[in-house]
Formats: sequence, C-alpha cells, structure tokens
Amino acid sequence: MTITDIQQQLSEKGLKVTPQRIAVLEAIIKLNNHPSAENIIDYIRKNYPNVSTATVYKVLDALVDNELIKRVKTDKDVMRYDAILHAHHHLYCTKTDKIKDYFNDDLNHLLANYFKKHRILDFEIADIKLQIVGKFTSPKKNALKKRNSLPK
Amino acid sequence: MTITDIQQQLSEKGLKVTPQRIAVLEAIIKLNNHPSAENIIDYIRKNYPNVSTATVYKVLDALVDNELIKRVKTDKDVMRYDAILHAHHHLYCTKTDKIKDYFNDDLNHLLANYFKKHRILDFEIADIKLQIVGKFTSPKKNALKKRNSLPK
DNA sequence: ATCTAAAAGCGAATCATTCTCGTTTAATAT
DNA sequence: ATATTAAACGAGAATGATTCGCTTTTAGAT
Repeated sequence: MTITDIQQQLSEKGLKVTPQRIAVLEAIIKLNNHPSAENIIDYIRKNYPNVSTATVYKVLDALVDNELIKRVKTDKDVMRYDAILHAHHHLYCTKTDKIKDYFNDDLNHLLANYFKKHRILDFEIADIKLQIVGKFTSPKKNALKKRNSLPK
Repeated sequence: MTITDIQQQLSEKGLKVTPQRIAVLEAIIKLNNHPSAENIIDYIRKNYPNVSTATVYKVLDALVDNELIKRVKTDKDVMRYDAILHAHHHLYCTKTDKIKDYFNDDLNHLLANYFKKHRILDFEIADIKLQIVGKFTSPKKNALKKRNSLPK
C-alpha cells in the first residue's frame, strides 16, 4: 500500500486528500496492530508535530464512515482501529490484551451457508464478527510455522 | 431469579452480600436489555437514592471478575452489562444501537466442532462470541411468532 | 458482642473523546 | 494562475464516563 494508493482510496470516496488523512491512514497500516487513537497520534507527531488531537479523531471518524478502516473494541480497552477490510475475525488474549487477526475463509463460508439456511427472524445480517477470546500459548517446539495473518 | 438466589450466588463466590450488590445484580436482571452503568444507577436510585456512582462501578467490576455478569461492548457505545451467562451471541442494529440476545445452541455446537477439528495455532479458546451486525427489519405480517430470547 | 478486612460513600481527579470557533487549505471554476 | 468556497484543521476548553484516595460503615467470623 503506497501513498499513491492511499490518495486514490480517499479520492474515490469523495474525501479531500489532506496530509493529515494520508498520515492517519498510513499510520494505521504501518503500525499494523490495531492501534488506539493515542498510538496513532504519537506515531504521526514524529513527522508532523503539529497535528491536532481533534483532527486525528475527526479523520478517524471520516475514515470509518467511508469504510476505509474499522473500529475494534474489546471489553476492557479504549477504541482501536484496523485498516484491514478483508473479512476477518479477532483473537483476544485475556492475559495480555493483545488482539490478533484471524483469517479463515473456510469458516466464513461455513457461517454464510449456515445463516443462508437458518435466517434470523426480522434481522438482516450485514456482517458477522467472531470474537475469539482466550489465551495465547507459547509456540510448540516442533510445530510448523503457520500464519494467521495475511501476507504483506 | 429471586433475591435469595442472588444472595446465594454472591455468597458462593465468596463475595460479601451487601444491599448494593444485590441491587445492582437485580437491576441488570430486571432491566434485561444490556443496561449501561448509567441505566443501572438510575434504576437503583429509585429505591436507594444514596448509592454512590463509584460504588456501582466497583460492584460491576466485582461481578464481572467473579463471572456473575459479562461486559458487552459495541463500536459506538459506552460499556454495557449482561446478566445472562448461558452462552449466547448478540445482534447489533446499526440503525438503532439496540442489542438483542441471540441464542442458538445448534450454532454453538457447530462452532465448537469446527474448532475442535481446526485448532488455532498457539491459542487456547475460552469463549467464542458472535457479533452479528445488521438491521432489524419490520416483522413480516404472516410470519410465525418466534423468539430469539430465553423464556423467563 | 467484638473485631477486622472488605465494601461503601463521597468528592476530586483522570483521561479519552468531542466541541467551538477562528484560520487555513484542497478542489473546482474562472 | 487566481479566485472562490465548502471542507478541513488547530488549539484549547468542555464533556462525560470511569477511577482514585480517603474516611466511614458493615458483613461475616470468632
């Protein structure tokens, strides 16, 4: 994802392409692990010390409204943000408060099929998110290295 | 769920049985629709006008820590609380911010089986919650009355 | 009945987020 | 290139949910 890509994404949504918006979107992509507004502000200020807190929040709202990013919320934490829009779920570690992306199209199809057959009365499903809560365990010595996250 | 039941639940967890704790737990059960701390405080103050805000928050924390209630969080809202501990999921209406319980043991088994067969590397699942996001639609005229929620 | 740790009460503090409003800027038309 | 204008930005104040620190009260044990 280059700066040009980001500019184009903003432009396609009819949003004015401003340095602040580029910086916020870039920060979320670079930081990559569901940053909070504070994380994003700290990151951006390294290069643009004068960006206002309020601006970052307003930019985040605009990006969410235009579906360029998503909000991610845990039971304990402040709001976090996620630039990855490809359908995925989240693993929440109750010990460390870490959130990890969990991609599994197989599971998505299973759920989609399930709800195609068993509709929920008086409800139109737009999106299904799994919050998989538990604990990260230390990697087993001989386990194959496998990734839950999308290749760059 | 009677007052005596509530007292017993607290007692079983080794919590002191205080009027404030009984009142909070009772409020969540009676209010029944994922109340916020503010909703709970308003409700309790009708009968006990002197309950402190901080106390309610402290009681909520204690109840969550002891697994007598759960936290429920949406993308937009303040924290909400839920007294129903029988495994269930939530329907989130993007229009109205209403949250409705969705019980479906069939689906729970499907998911449990799925993850028994397809373990997630280096992660131990404690709980899976579905956030089903979408819109409530008006009831169809001839649809059979069916309930998504547990009978009282 | 007494004791003691836990819980409640209360006001102040915290901190993420939002608001206000004057200033600047990106996009479009001239 | 320049002008126009609605949209976006910056700075700081305001808001509002939640927490803290401290004192007083109370549940439950001896």
